[in-house]
Amino acid sequence: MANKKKTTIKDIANVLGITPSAVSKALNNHPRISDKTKTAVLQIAKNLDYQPNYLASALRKGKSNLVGVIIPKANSHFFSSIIEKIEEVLNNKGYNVIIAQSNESYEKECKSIDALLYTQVDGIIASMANETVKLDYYEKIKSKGIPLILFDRGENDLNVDYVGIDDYLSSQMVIEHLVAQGSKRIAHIAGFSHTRIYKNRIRGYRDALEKFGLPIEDSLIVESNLRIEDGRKIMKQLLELKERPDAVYAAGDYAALGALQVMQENNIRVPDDMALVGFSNEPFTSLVTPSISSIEQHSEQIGQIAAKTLLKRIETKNKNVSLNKLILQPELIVRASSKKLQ
Amino acid sequence: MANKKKTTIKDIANVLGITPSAVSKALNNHPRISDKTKTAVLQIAKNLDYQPNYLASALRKGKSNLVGVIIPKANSHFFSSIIEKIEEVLNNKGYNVIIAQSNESYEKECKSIDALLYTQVDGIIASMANETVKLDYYEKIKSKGIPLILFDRGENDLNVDYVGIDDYLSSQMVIEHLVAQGSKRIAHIAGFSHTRIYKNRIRGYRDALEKFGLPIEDSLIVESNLRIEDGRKIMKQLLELKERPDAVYAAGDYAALGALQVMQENNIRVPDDMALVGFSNEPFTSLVTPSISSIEQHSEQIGQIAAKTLLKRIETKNKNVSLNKLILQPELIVRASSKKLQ
DNA sequence: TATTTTTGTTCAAACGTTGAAACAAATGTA
DNA sequence: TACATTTGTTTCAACGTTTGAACAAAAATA
Repeated sequence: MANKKKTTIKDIANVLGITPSAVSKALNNHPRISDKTKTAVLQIAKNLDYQPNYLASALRKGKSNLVGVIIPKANSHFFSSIIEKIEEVLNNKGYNVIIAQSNESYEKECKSIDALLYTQVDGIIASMANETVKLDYYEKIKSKGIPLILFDRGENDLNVDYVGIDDYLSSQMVIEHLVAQGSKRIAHIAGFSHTRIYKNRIRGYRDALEKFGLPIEDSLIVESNLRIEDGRKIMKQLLELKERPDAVYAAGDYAALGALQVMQENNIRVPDDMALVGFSNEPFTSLVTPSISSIEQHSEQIGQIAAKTLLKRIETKNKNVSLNKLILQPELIVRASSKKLQ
Repeated sequence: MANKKKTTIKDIANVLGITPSAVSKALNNHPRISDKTKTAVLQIAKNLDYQPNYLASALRKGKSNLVGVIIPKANSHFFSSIIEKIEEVLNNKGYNVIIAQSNESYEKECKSIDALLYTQVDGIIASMANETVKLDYYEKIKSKGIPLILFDRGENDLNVDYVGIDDYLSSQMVIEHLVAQGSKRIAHIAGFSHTRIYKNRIRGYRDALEKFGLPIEDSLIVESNLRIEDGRKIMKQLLELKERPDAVYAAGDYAALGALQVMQENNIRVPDDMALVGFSNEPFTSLVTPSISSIEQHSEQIGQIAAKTLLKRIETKNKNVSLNKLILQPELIVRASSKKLQ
């Protein structure tokens, strides 16, 4: 109700009998303003409950101090912890973060990009929707000269900074581990191969199998959206094969969970009859019985690096710094679902 | 690299030989501008890839079309789906959403509020951190005349719109259900009673026990932060009582999960020896074995109502509309962890 | 034909902040 | 004492858009 006019630097100036410009400079700690004036301004500012108008300063300075983050979905631990880190780093530098969820939809992603551009964000950090194949909207960001950092789901063709883990190596680690546990026939519940990260996981899986002389069969590799339902459906398919696999490597934890449910419903002993490894190290993997082995992607690090890289880009805009492709080392967390020996 | 000057309405005006003012009016579909001019302006705008500068228009209009949302943590299904809905509703009305996580810390919450106020948001939707007891920062929002909507974690004393579920009734439903399943001694893993919602859940629990003539004992009610660890610790305590409970009602799903783990480690059959009900209906409750009964809070509805209420407030600012306290009906989802009969 | 109304546009100021340039006063240097 | 430098402040224009008032031309009315 008490909705009076907001106080501006002009009001402060009037009280002190100086100009708005002097007040502005005092507030920004300009070296040429006397300490006396500075303390006086600060005092009056507090008295009048002055709140600087970011819109005005942003307009004048051509800098909004807003950063956009586009993610497929916030409700996975992976993405939410990345966001948390990004926020932490950027808030400390005076930036605010606008989060947009694409819900894995290309259309929604485009809308979000437009909204962010309209809001005059100083930079964008994004992980692409599964659906996204056309890169036109990302090109648009680039063409406006707005710094863009991709993480996790990126595209090489775009030629921008990228942070992610080594998906190829991840698969190799998983297979190596499963082989060490005695697995001889390993299936892969894969993500869609048109997405780079999933393609790399498939490549790593194939190459590792080849290296160990294990069978690579198309019926053992099924692509999907990696949701629980997908994991369930594919697992049922796998159980119907003449020759069942003795291990399953899923490119996502939710799919792994679905697979686990089906295994249990079919009285398959995990890991003794069939071993299981997931991907992302979602918290629930350690909570279910048996707990699910998974790949830790170091999401906090990804978030931190993405944010810091963006800051660097914003600060050195136009100064043609070379591109950064940062590939982090994955970590295999071995849990009950794949621990046969001991 | 291609970082040319952005096109402004002035550029469009120059091309057409009219004034910026006319261009602005044309773009805003002003009735006094001729159709000929309007189409011409739209055409040139497209040609020059014109993007309106939101900062300038926001400054001039005194309206940022930005809305702040403060939540404790995005990684629960409950909060992330609320955000999704809020975004959906507000985006459709031309607003962008800034999300801030308090991480359950009062200090972080205050910082976030300051950041949002500085960003000149048109309104704030918030769910308070567990830690928050002092309401000074929320008063600050109100005193600036910025619409504020609370959801889930609110405070009656604040005198603002609120959306949430009927926590008291939820507890009653849970107890009624457990009693129907034959439980005679029901423990409550509670949230801290200084938070209104948890206080109400405790009240509902007590009153229901009284109604059914069941024992109300202090040793059966333990308050905590409701994380997994808390659930585990408290469950161990409960097992050490001379007289063990035969059912546990946890005010949060994570605490319920922790309790379940401890029960299983102690070879307690769930639900036969001990029944279990959680709260929030997090997705994992249906994924673990046995699946955990829980209370569905209709998060999408909460998000939608919160967003719509905010819109109404923004539109009718100062027009003294009466307060809205919207209390939704909870829904008890009965799963294996509490289904004894049949 | 004279007058009013409508239509389409321009003018000018404003939103609140910033920063380069200008300026006066105080201080330092020769 | 004369001049240069430093210090602290003011002046003024700008950022890009919006909006009410003003205005001229065209159309409608008397």
